[in-house]
Amino acid sequence: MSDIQVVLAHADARAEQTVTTGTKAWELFKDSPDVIAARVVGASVADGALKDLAYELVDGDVIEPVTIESTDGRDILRHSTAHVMAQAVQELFPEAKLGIGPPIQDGFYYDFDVETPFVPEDLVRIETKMRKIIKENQRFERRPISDADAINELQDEPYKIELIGLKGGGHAGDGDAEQEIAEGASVEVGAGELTIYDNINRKGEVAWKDLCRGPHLPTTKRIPAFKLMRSAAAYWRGDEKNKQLQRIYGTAWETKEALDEHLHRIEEAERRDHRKLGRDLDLFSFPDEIGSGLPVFHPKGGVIKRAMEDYVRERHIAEGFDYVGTPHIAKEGLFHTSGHLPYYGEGMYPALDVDGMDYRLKAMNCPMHNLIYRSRQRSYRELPLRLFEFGHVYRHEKSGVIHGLTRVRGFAQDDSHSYVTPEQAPAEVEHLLNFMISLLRDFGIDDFYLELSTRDASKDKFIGSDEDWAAATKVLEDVAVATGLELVPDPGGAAYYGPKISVQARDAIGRTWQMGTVQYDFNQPSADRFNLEYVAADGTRQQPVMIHSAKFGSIERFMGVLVEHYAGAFPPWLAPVQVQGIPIAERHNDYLLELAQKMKAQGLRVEVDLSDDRMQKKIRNAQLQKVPFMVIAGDNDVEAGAVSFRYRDGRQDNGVPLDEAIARVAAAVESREQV
RNA sequence: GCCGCCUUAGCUCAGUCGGUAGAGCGAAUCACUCGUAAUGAUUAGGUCAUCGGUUCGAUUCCGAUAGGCGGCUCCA
Repeated sequence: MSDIQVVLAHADARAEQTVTTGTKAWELFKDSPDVIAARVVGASVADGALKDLAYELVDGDVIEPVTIESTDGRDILRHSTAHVMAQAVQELFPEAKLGIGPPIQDGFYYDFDVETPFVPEDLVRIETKMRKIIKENQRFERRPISDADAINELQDEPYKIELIGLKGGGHAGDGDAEQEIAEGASVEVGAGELTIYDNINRKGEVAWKDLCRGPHLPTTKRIPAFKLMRSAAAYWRGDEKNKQLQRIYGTAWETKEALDEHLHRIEEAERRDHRKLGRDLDLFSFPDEIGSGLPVFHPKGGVIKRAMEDYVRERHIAEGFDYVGTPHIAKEGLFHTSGHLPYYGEGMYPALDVDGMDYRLKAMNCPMHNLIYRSRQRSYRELPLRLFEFGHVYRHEKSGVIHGLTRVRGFAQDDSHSYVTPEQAPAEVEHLLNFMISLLRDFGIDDFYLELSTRDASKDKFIGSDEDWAAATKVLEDVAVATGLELVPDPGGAAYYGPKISVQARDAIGRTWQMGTVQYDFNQPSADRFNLEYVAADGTRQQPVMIHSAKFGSIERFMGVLVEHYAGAFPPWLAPVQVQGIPIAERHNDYLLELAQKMKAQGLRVEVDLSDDRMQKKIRNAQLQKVPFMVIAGDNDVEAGAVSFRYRDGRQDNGVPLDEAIARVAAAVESREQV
């Protein structure tokens, strides 16, 4: 037995230590109960690799404790909890085959192939079984294994064997094996050597085992708090051609309190849900009689929608766009020319037979705009030519994806198409992207990132040559990178006609939605499609590039995200009712009605509560409606020629002279500030 | 589209082990005229989503359809 040198890194401090060979990581941390794993940043292993606490130190290791409440620590906790869940499931349902079980944002899941899908009562039983396993304090024990031995040992787990095969890249012609593995599967097999984790019970027997890269908690008892959330089906390896497995979602936290806080955050988020607020605030609804995914806007929602549209229209015109208008349906041939029917056909509503001719509802506005472009000969002097409208499109979305305003079947795009020379394209992309981002900021949306959707060469849903795609992608990527915003790649996510940059915004519960897009299209203008041309300076006919861009993406979706962003408490310029007049007694009604008239004359949206409720109740109602300004008038105010302000946060400002009250509201609306 | 769950008054939800239903909020009416988040009383609201089956009888059990919710796949 000899000595080895390791460095114990802790926060900023680094301490060199001499230990004997065979020393385990946990022995360095035995005084820190929160430590559940080790991060090794030494020369001998990959940078930042996470190890079990039972990891045997080697000479030169730089080792750092990983605590349970850190990001890595929580992932390890959740991954281990997923294992416990899988063990419980297999004990209760011995025929269940294991899929994958990775940690995810705020929790984990595990997929199982079972005959009958899980029902809520099953989750209760599984939870109970999990508590029992946790109590038993089973030890997670790592065991390296060769591919051949693993395949032999896991004969009863076909999905695990499939993963081992993928890892080995054994499928000729499958392309990059790593890419083929579904998201999350790397947690099971990773790269390099395979390992199995055995769960050892008190008697020293293997109670359960799973193919897994780890690391894991030392024992099951180190799981402080968990909860199973829901079950759902999920396609094996994320491909709808594969079998559906039954997925159980759960969450796990370092303390009971952290779990409770998490559950509380979910409840809070549900209160912001635009579907609920849309009903509570009387903004919009989805009448069954109209059809799934087809919203109607009530007067108050209509105000918000119009405020959004007015502002966006104004900004587009200021940015050099020409406002145009196009119909909702067209003869089918148009969408053959554009490529929509062959490449996007399943997203379109079936044809309407009109006098023996097939018409289609449009799913995109570009073909119509192309016809406007083509309506006469264009000169290079006209370019960039920017056509813009609120184009209503209809998409036959699969029934299971409809979701409030954020995923509908009929919606308005604030859609534009810029026709430019190839040389002008980069500057126009930049112009559009910056314009889009500035609009988002004007609406107070700041939690978003960019996504670059590209073609997937292995799929045939794309038109055009590789070279053109590469060039177009480069233009978009350069501009996107220049914004300095987070940019996430999305291979295979492009439209059939060209790559796209999109803005991804989050909703109340963290789901992301695609908002605005900028798409570079060299296909639709081509000779075999719309054959768009312009006359260049030298008199030759050239083909323009068209750049599609929807700034909000869809008015409907954007409103849904806005509602959640503000939790219904809109800034005054967007608020359906900007001012709620509250008379203290009936004799103050006329005083406030007169003020309301003056405010309305200035274009403000004001209502006076003439009900015979008590003023406390009127305040409560206005508060629940999240009206930004309440102006209250009683005897004192009438006498002073003033009103009393109350804001949404309960702040009040009494004795404000009438003219100042009007000016104050008008200024807040004008500046588009939040109050 | 796929898997699971759900659908009772305008909203949120009870309830009926098969004998046609209740509450709170909201609405209407009356009284009260009130100073910063709920005044009191009275009344009216339901073919228990729709259609079919089983049954003496279905809101309840079964099936189909529609719509919703949570995921998966897809997407603005």
